[in-house]
Amino acid sequence: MAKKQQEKSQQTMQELMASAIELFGSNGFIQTSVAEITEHAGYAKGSFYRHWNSKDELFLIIVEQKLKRYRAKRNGKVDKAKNLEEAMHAIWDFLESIINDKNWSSIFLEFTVYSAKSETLRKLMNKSVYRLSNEIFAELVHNHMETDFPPEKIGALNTALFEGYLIHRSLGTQVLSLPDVRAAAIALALRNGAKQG
Amino acid sequence: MAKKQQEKSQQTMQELMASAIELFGSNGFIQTSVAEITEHAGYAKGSFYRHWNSKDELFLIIVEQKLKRYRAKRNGKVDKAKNLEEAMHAIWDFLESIINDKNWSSIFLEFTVYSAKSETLRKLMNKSVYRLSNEIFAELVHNHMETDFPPEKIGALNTALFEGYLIHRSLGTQVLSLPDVRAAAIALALRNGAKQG
DNA sequence: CCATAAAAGTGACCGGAGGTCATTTTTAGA
DNA sequence: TCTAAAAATGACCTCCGGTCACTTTTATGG
Repeated sequence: MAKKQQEKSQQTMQELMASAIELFGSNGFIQTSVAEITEHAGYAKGSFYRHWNSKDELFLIIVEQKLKRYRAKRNGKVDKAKNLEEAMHAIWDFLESIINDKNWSSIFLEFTVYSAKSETLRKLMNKSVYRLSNEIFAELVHNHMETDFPPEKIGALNTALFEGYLIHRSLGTQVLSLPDVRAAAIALALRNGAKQG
Repeated sequence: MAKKQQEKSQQTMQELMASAIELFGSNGFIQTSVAEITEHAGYAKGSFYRHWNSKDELFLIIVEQKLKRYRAKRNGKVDKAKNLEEAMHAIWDFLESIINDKNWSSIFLEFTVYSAKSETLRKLMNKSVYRLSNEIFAELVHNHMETDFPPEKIGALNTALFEGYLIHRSLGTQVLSLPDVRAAAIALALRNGAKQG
């Protein structure tokens, strides 16, 4: 039993992370304090910092983990697409699954905007493990491109429309529905990436 | 000279507001503290709260004022538009003028997302004096509509694309240029609001 | 089985935030 | 010059993220 202490530490870490996911999920990133996270898990505040260097760091780990899971569900579906429109629908199924994960989409939005104020955080947030990636998007659709419009621009426009819709949603504005935005995004992608016919 | 004290109070208020606009403009909403605002204007922290109840309140007043000015410049230009495309271009001239106002567009974005966490603030932010308004947009373009697609949806999609681009921009991502987004937004509007042909 | 060292856990403390309010300073007018 | 009201002050409150000297628990060699 040489590993018992490490196991205990691992379990504490898991408990703290579970507590964090729960509280972030209900109250958001900024509204959730480190003291709340530890208290809710039954530990003292100082314990948090034995496992992560900052609240930001833990949040990034959670983002990475969540994004990985969303993408795992997506994998395969996009490959089966026979044209750009089908690929876009597969991508929007994926985006819709993010929106359906409680209010995490608003929390990602909150953190994304929050991250823009710190240079180091901003750089991190441009990596694909933490964010919708224009490069990954380009990979997913480039087989279906029928024009020389840069596929990563299609991806960036798609992300812009999606995240703009998240703002719309987080303010409680009800003018747009998810199908509205999906239709708009796909139309936009087809306009730039498919031959007119 | 019965008004001298009131005049002094007004001037203090103006000085504090000017200080706030300067500091918000360079450092953003959250990064700028009330103490910094008052110190930079040569007053003590307590003076701030003789004029506004909170940092939020002052910021909303600044937003209202700025939005009013942007719109004043826009007025007339949209009226001269002969079709939906020209109207959209006039609207994007207006949006571009917001983007060209130092880094205020990112600061509006910051505050918009920040406001979503407070119910009262969120309700306020849905008012047209504080935000790009789908109703105002609908008014501006409804004369040029050739379909029965709801004009306020065109407005909301346009705003989503614009604000999504602000996120793109605030993260320093350089995939999209302003003309890219303008072209996409106008294409989207024409697709939904103009007869195909 | 105990002594000890290492690991896990604690919570008082720090600086700085938004906001409050009793107190001081300035001003207007009789 | 005196006084009452208005303007300005800054110590103080609570809470935040983060630190760290300290206590408690645990593993292990003699």
